[in-house]
Amino acid sequence: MAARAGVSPATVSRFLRGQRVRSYEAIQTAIDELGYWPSAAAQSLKSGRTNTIGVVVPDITNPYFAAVVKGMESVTRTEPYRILLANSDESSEQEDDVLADLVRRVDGIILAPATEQDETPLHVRDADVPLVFVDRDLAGGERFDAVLVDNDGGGRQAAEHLLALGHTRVAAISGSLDTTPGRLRREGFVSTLAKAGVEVPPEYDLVGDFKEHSGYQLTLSLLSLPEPPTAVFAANNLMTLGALKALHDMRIDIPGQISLIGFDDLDTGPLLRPPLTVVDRPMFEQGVLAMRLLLRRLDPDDGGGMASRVVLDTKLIERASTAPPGGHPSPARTRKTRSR
Amino acid sequence: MAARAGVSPATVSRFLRGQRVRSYEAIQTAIDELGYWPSAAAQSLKSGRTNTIGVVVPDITNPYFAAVVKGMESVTRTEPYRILLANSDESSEQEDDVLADLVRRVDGIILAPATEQDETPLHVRDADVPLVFVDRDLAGGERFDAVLVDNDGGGRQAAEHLLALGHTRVAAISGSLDTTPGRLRREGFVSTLAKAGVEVPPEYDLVGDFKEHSGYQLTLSLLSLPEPPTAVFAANNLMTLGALKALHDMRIDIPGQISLIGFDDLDTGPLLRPPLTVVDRPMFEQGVLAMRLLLRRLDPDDGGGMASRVVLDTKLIERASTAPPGGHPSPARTRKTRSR
DNA sequence: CTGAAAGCGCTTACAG
DNA sequence: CTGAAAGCGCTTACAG
Repeated sequence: MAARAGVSPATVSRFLRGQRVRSYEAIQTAIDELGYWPSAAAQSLKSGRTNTIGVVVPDITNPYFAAVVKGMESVTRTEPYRILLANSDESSEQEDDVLADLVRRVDGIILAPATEQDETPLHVRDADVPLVFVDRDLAGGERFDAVLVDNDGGGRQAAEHLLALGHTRVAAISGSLDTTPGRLRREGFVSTLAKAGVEVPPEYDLVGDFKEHSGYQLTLSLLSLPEPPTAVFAANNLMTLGALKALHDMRIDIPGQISLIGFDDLDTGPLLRPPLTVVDRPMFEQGVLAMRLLLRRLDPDDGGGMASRVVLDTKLIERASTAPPGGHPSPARTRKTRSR
Repeated sequence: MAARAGVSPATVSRFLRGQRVRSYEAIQTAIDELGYWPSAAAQSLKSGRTNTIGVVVPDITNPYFAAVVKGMESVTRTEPYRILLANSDESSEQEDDVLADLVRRVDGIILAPATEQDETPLHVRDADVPLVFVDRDLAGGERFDAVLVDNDGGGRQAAEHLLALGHTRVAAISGSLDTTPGRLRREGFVSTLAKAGVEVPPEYDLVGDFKEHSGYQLTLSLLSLPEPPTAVFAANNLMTLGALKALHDMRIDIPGQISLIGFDDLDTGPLLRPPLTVVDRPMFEQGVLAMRLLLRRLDPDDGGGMASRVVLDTKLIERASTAPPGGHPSPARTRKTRSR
């Protein structure tokens, strides 16, 4: 390339970074003719930066994580950074594998850990790779930046809503209790009920894995009880869909026989049979905030200050899938939908 | 690192690639103590390979593309490759920008082009970066590998379904006609109707951009006509959701007043009000096939043979959102749902 | 089996 | 303003 333009590589390099150069015409011509692009690998080797951010989420087909990733990308779009994306599929092993590889390739990592107990992510920083948690925290992760939501408060909102409707036979189908959201949503829900004198018996207190299938299965097992609950709280969007499918399949009237409340809104939430009552939270915005925190850490001027721990609020969206127990099913159309 | 173990870098390198080495104990110890990982940048510079695949889709929050990307990742998981993900947001400019950057960073690219007319992707191969199209083709892209679906056939299936139900006032809300799927779905639909003697007048033949908002707006404009259609074909999942929302908002009975048929199934498809009749197609599988094609191109043993052009079939899934025109609205529960 | 050396393609402090 | 040179951290053919 330099030869083609009749100059030294140093001069080409200077031209590319916008310095004034005598032979800029010859260089530009050579660039155009050769379709020349500087090698990212060589630049990385020299600079020690890859301009790449690793993002590891449990499942990109979960609309929540898709929105979070899109939020991240909206930030990197105007920056020189690109996103290296990986799924952990809710598995610590896959997460560890992919982190080991990413650490060599990226300037920083945003992670939604598969479990709270995994130690591996804590070692990522040993490799001098800044780490930000999104959606989920890690036991011992307080030293790291994180963007979370008030899962405990969200569980409380769900419980208060069901209590206000008069439910006393209330079930929870939780995500893995090894995860921050799985544990805290359940705790917020169960403890709020307990304070109101409503106990959740073991057979109503079921634990799954945040996947649709477990929402489906756990709901079926609730329905097979001699005395099924009158209301069900599902721990995330996919489990809620699974629960909804199970209720449909078993021809259960919602909310006539059973009320259903979910965590995380869905694009289709208002269009479902019935429209879903959910605890909603920011998605796109969480991604934006997490990426901003990380880029700040990558800024050479960053003082390396204390970890930023952002906790966002949840919000109840009442639709038609919840109603007083045994109450007459209220047709969706006549019920006032509160929506954003 | 090499110094720490008291050997040369060459020996460390040999150890890492599994060759027999005398001082393997000292090396392993040094690796463990230092948390040493070989630099990906240096390896890339040396080998000329990045072990990274660039994936550019219009919108990762579209469940179709999320599933396609997950399919791709299921292939790379067992390979040394990682995925660099970018959204074009249906914009050629953003696509061009990101491609220019990716070309320097990746070994190959899988692209769902924002328009058929863009020339830029054709130049990607000038940089010796293999390119595979997924979901959408490019004018002049025949020389490239591609994994597509039979969009024309899908449009035909939709038309035949509505014809069989007896519809004659039929509307299409299409995606951008600058894209393969936008153009071909409309053509297959309109031409099949025409052969049966059903013309789609201009006011029923509307064009949007594959986003939910355009589905919403175009459906509203159909409803404002003096004589609205009795059936609507929406060009993708997001436009179908937009159409559904518009019909709900205007209190239109589906399928009593208007039948709605979409392209692309949704996870929530069977749970919607009413359950949606759609033209379905493989999603995950498309991603798998596209990634396999690309990895084959990257195989040094690949003969560089002809372009592989894979075209997958679509399949009609009849649910409750379509019925004969003016027919009595059939309650979802009593209608037999044909599902996968 | 092992080390010295060259080279991948950049960038930048140093001389000119 | 410009070039020669060094160096980023690997890998590999070459000698030993």
